[in-house]
Amino acid sequence: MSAFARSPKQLGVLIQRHRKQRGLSQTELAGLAGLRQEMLSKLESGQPGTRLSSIYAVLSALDLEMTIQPRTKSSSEDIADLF
Amino acid sequence: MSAFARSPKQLGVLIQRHRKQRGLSQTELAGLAGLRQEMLSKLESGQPGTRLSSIYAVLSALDLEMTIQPRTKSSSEDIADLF
DNA sequence: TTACTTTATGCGGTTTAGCGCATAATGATG
DNA sequence: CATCATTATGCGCTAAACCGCATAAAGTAA
Repeated sequence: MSAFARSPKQLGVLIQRHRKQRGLSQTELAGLAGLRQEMLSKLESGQPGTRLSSIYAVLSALDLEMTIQPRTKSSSEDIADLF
Repeated sequence: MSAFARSPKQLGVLIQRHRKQRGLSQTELAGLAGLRQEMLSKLESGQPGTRLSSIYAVLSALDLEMTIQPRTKSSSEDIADLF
């Protein structure tokens, strides 16, 4: 159920995935998060400079949450997440 | 083992906790992450504008990683994390 | 207390996110 | 093909992160 976001790129892909699962366009999600469509486009493509507040705005709009933990080698979850 | 970071504040506290567990000063960790001590101070205090790249720099310097998942009600993990 | 380390705060200057708007790809559908 | 929705890119602008340095504040130990 949880997916690693080890880079801005991966985080962007995850957000995009969850957005599409909800059938939202970038414009719609941006509206919910108080951002703009252009921003979401950059965020999903892995813009490293995106501000933490923007990340959280999108996460809460998608009902997602973030956890922090010690880096793992490569769990089964990890491998499964590649597909 | 994993801890929720539902806000910039919580994320800052978590980073601070892991930094101290490693016996690092803000200056030392900042050096490892390619940032400055002043930045870490603000990051740990929950500055919402901190950039994603800075977050990742600190996480990797502390050998931490981030995961994203659907928001949970309040799991046992969640409660345990409060202490 | 003093002396030292660590953390927080401030200022000027540079860089860049984000806004707002426009528009150019890209994609899907008929 | 044409049409429409969606996503990506660009420009000018403002606000703020971040730098670099300094220093104040807070903590620790003698």
